[in-house]
Amino acid sequence: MRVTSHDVAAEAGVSQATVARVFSSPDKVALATQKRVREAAAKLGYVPNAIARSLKSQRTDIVGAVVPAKSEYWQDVLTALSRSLAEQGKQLLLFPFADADHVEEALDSVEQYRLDGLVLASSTIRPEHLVRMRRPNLRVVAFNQPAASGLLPLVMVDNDAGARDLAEHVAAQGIRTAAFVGTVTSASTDQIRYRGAASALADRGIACPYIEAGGFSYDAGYKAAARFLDGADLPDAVMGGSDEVAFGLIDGLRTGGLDVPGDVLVTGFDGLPQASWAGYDLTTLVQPIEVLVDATLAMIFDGARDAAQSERIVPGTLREGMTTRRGNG
Amino acid sequence: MRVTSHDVAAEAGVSQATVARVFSSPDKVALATQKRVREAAAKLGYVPNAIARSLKSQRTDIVGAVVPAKSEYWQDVLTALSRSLAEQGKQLLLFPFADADHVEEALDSVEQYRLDGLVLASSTIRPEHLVRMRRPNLRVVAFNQPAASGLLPLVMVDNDAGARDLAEHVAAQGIRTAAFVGTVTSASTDQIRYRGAASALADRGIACPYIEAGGFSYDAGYKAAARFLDGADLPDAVMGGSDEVAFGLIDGLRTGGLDVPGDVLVTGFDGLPQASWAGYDLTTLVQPIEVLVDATLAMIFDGARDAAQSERIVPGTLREGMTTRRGNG
DNA sequence: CTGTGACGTGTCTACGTAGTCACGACGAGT
DNA sequence: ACTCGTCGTGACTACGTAGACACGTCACAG
Repeated sequence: MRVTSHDVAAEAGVSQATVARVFSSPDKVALATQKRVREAAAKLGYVPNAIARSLKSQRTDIVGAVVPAKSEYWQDVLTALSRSLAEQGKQLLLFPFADADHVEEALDSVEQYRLDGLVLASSTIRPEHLVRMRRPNLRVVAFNQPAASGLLPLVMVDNDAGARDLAEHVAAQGIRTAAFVGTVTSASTDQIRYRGAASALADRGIACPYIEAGGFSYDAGYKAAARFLDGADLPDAVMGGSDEVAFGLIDGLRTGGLDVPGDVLVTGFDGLPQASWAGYDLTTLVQPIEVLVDATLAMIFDGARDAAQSERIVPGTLREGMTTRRGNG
Repeated sequence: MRVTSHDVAAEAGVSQATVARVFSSPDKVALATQKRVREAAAKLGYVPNAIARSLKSQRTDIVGAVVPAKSEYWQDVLTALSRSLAEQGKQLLLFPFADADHVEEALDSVEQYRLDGLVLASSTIRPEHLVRMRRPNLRVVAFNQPAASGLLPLVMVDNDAGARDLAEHVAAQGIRTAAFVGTVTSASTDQIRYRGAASALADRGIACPYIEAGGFSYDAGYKAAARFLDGADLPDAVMGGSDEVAFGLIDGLRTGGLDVPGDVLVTGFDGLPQASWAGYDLTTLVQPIEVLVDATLAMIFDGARDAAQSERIVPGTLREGMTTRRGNG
């Protein structure tokens, strides 16, 4: 038998409505009454039922997040997201997906639960799916997903400027040749990062071919490194499309007998915690995750009406690590 | 305006009860009627309201997880947990906490949401708190938390056997001295792992002092490595209390000019993805996370009545990496 | 001394669903 | 032909809360 607000009301000698008010809008109840109700509630072990509250108030105080199941980067984002929500007394409901085809299932669940908002976090969702995610009564925000521009409200790091910063930094080390190892071509972040880097390098007369690693993972980067190990093809700098790929690249290059940064410079993108680990000390673009997350939640909870048009692009910070430190130019 | 089962009923020319049956127990409805109802639902864009369903049926199909906000290991566990739940059509609600003092707040939220179950995942929750978490109408399972033994139903990896396996493995490499760098003394996993390792080493006449890193993180391990850098104190093998600490140890030792495994062997515990990275190639005890997660969910959903007594201890697997490979003994 | 407003509280109802009960139709067994 | 059981469906209600509304009390200004 669950203890309800009716039970507490009987115990405290007030009406059920007053009990409800004590827990949802206490300023409307006299202090003496509040005290009596709270004591009765404590005595009976009463806890308000969030399900019933949600049904009545049409608010769940829960935000959903659709994220890739496996990814260091997204795990960091989730942590920040749930912490920020917890501070506001809200909760995070997780919808991880193994592949992009399962995203729609997640969205169906979201609609069932009448969530207050949804964070769409995946750079591989196709535009035709994005459009279908515009639903009434649901605030959807795309997170770090350039392809959503113009289709959904969007928060992202400035991938273009970040890639340029990285490119200019390595260029300043006096390199003559470079290559960009992206994750998968279809990821919209990948395209923007590559174009930014290639464009900045081109301004300095440095060509920068694109190489697809075929995945977002360490393994993909590790395998891609083999590409450079025959020696002839080795550029002065290799720019990874993400930190995870960069870690794989570094280990792959080192396993192949090359020295990083002695033989080749390496950069990443994201600013994962591991980038600061002494074993890598990676030069990368650090995403201000807290800022991105706060902007995302702001859009959900007090977003503008012309939501589809609203975009927030946040600059990242260059982290200069050992992987681009050359002895002599 | 939300579309409700009443709207669909009107559209299909049936009663609201029939619409509800179509979506919750279709075998009770004639096929022809089902078809008509589903078409009407599709036409109006009806989606069942999970909030209302939960209120009526007293089931939410949501499981909560109380986990530390920052930890590589727990992020892996969460991923497995949410995937497994998703397969059963259930959802995962996250309650991350920065420090152990916030655990109770999370539990209050849990009670509000009338979750089907709760996974308690933190080795630093104190026993007096654990006891208070036994609540009627809520199935709580402790995950990898030896201190909960006898207080709550429990699923964990065999920390003792795992630590012994690791210890025997390094002993077989011909070491003469060893040390164990734990995370924090108060973590119950830490104590068991240390005792297991120390006991196995003692059987072979090898002493193994305990050193507290002071945290679960890479940084804690990195700083702890300084302890060994004055040379005199360096043992033949250092066993880390977790993989994260081991990574920090390795980088700290290498930064200090030592060679791993040339000068000192290192082991971890957990089997994080990074342990397989070529940069570390760490010898560690791999936890069978899928198995642990499945056992946890089984306890929640079809757990025995004498739940407080039930325990499931799952063996891990030794991963032999480069960090314990010696040229000559 | 009365009108006005603020304040505190109670009554009543709706949120959207699922389960209980009742009822009619129909096929099979005696 | 009558009973019985099964099947499909509708009417009704409860789940636990919060908001709308109404009412009574009291302080204060006119």
